[in-house]
Amino acid sequence: MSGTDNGKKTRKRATAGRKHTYVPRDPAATRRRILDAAVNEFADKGFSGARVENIAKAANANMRMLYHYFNDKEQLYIATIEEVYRAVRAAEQDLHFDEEDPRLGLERLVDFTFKHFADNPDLISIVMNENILRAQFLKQSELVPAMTSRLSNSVSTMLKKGVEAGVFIRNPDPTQLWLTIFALCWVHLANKYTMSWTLQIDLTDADWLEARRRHVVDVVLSYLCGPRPSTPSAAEIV
Amino acid sequence: MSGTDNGKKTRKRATAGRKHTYVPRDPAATRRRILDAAVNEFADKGFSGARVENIAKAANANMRMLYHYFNDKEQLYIATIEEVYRAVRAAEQDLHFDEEDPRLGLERLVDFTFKHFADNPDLISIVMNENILRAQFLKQSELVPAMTSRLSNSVSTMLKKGVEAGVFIRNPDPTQLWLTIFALCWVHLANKYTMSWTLQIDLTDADWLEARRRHVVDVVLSYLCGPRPSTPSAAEIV
Amino acid sequence: MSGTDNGKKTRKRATAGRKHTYVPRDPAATRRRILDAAVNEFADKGFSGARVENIAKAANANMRMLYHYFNDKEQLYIATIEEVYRAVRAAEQDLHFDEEDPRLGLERLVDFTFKHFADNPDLISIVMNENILRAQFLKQSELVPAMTSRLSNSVSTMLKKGVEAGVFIRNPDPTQLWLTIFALCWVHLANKYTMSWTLQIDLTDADWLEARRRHVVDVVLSYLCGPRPSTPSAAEIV
Amino acid sequence: MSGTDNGKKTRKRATAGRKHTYVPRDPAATRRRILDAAVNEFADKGFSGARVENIAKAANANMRMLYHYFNDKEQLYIATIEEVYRAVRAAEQDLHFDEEDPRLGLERLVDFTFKHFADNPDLISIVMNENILRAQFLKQSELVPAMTSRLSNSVSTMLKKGVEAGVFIRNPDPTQLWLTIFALCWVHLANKYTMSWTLQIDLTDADWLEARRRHVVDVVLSYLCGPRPSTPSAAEIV
DNA sequence: CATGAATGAGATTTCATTCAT
DNA sequence: TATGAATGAAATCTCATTCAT
Repeated sequence: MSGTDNGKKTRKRATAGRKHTYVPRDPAATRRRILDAAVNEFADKGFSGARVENIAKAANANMRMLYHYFNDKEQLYIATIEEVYRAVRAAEQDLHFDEEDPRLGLERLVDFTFKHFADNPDLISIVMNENILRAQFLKQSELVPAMTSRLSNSVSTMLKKGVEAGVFIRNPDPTQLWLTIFALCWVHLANKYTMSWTLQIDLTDADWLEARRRHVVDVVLSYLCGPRPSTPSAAEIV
Repeated sequence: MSGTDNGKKTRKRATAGRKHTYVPRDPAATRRRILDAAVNEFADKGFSGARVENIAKAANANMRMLYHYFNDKEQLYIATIEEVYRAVRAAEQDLHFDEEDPRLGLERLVDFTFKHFADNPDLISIVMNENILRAQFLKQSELVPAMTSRLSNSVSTMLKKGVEAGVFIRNPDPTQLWLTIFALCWVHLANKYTMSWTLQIDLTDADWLEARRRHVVDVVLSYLCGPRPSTPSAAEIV
Repeated sequence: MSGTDNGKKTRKRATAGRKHTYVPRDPAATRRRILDAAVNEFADKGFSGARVENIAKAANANMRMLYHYFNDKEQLYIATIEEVYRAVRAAEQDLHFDEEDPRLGLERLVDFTFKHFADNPDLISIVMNENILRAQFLKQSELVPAMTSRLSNSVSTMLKKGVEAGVFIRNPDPTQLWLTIFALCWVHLANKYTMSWTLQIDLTDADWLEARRRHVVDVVLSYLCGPRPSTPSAAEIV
Repeated sequence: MSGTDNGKKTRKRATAGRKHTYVPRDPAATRRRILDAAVNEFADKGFSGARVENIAKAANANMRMLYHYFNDKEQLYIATIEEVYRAVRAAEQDLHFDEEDPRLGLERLVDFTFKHFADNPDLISIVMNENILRAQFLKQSELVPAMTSRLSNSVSTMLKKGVEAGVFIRNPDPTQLWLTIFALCWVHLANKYTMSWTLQIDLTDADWLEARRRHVVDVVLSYLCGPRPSTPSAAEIV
């Protein structure tokens, strides 16, 4: 950050007789606050339901600044999409699950995916919203597909190593495998509000989530490695 | 204000120039057309993005009728949610997958779920939208949870029969199993627009979908029945 | 629904052809103008008959501003009620009729009340309208009852002083006395339109009003002080 | 009433397979029910706030009938005004307060007026509403002024007799006297909702109303007959 | 860079009235 | 005579965006 004023809670100068009391004068921080507020608002309400005024208010900024940095609601929304995708892809990059023992790498990928989705509900909301809108706005970003290609390669690498080592008894299409892992980690979170109501179960309960995690690992490992996964959840085995 | 006369100026219809020719006078049919149009519009745009006027127009009805039958946009949306849930639950009821051989029943459930989601993109959109909104409207329906409990029972029955017959080698929590099936059939459809763009693959291609279906069956059956599922997708087995 | 692209169609302002020239940027004054216009419109038409667009126009403001300052028609109406009550209570405060000779104080209170009602037809209209609506909006204001309690105390004080000084020959409940004064000053104004028509007399004529004023003073003073009031309207005494 | 179907609660024939189940076929009664429902609705909501559909429903009639008998909302409202005035004037006619001892006649007039207003809140509401609207609709009725003239004559007669007999010590303009009686009996009822809230007293309480009645009689008689009215409310006399 | 009042356009909702059955 | 679904018009309210200060 630049400027003389830093820290999260930006100071308010009590300047008597002046109307403008809030003077952060830290462009980058202002932009950041607006973007963060936008992620929350768009995730909570969807594109149409989100209110630019709410975003400005939540960011402790004002309309002029919002339009100054992002031009209009659409472009702010696109920036929001890129931001959440950037965050998840960056985290995946740091994993290097394809560089170790295939079975351990697989478990690591499943655990990471499970946890990352749980920790980033805004990502889920925004992706769902984009799918309702047929990726109307995502398609305006060239950045996101570019960030995604490396992930596919890593899954392929891991799979190949596992098959060659005889650890994996199946050799599915890497995309199918990744989609399956994604699905098992995603659905109970993406649908937590509707399913909690329709099933009358609390899908956000910590114990329930841990049981889910074990089940997911079981399903994936039993598929790739055969009937006895590394960490059997005893109760489930007949 | 003031002045002694504010000249009566109540509304008087301009009767000349009528142009409407479509006069069904069939309340039930009108209501139905409005509801169908609402499913489409809400699925396409989400709650906030949907326009009641579009719905009225698509239903070949008058906006006033829409309010006559459904009171307001929110209640129309709730009726829409109930309608898509009613349809899927009714179809599941007709399956009777718990009344036959457990392995066949399981395959039937997976195939049905896979197909029903593929055939009902509106259901997926509306469920996603409700999750963005934290089920705020779904929660106003008591009908939907009531319709869902029977499904859970059927899954439990099937599972128990399979375990007792020695056909299933695992005995997971029925909800976990059902969620897994749901996830594998749901995610590639719910995210088809974003994933088609990020992965640069066409997830709506018929061949790809058939490959996906085989993969899903493989994953589920290998988990419940062991490494050799009924219809091996040869290429995937090492 | 269906189709793969519903072409982004978000609102884009048509900037050409601006015509507004009146740009005050004085929030307090704008709010005030809206409130004044609202008093007039609600007094003239009642709550349901009033048109928010008329109010905005009369206030030389924009409908959006009206909603910015007052949220909706109901809350604007409540603000209107509070405003007319505030005005009359403030004027009563300035009277200090309880601080002087009780007989003079009484005459002062009667004269003031008579005159204030005559000068503020909006107050009368709005109070009548609230009574039609069973005070449903007034009851949402805590401010008004708070402002009223001081008045009751002043009437009690005046009455007590007059009785102790032997000037008043009766000692009625202060509320009854105040209601009687209120009634005598109110009814010929509140009902001036209906009574002018049914009685075929012009109740807004200045001479008639002066005769009414003298009659009212007579009635009140003859009740409290006995048969010979201070300013006898000779013609009326036998 | 004509026709075969009578009684207040008109019967509903359960005719299977037919849509029209409600067939009173008693034109006069239908008209009457609509008019009664209109009195209630207009009294409760005012002209603009009243809903013709509510009136039809409350009258157990339908739109077509309402428009058949009354043409439109305005004419229905005018019929409503005439109806409430007709009722009060008819009751006054039956009083004959000018035909007996002037003091007793006066008391009778006061008591009647006090009671009649208390018993007919709809009259009060509708008169207030007309005054808000500057008698816009009342003025379209020639019937009402015609009904009113007899009352003025009766007050004059009573007054003259009392003065000649030496019972009344004042000889005010009869209209002023009648207005004063009207005012004292009207205001606590016309303003019962606002005053109950602003004064934090229940103006509808039976004991309070009886105290008010005695006070009103005191005020009127002390004015016309001198300091000792016929029924002194002891507590009030010093 | 910062403020937030003001705006035009369009959304939702309401309503008296009409008309096919 | 009776029914109540359907309608056009106008009301209330919302929203992204602009602009004077």
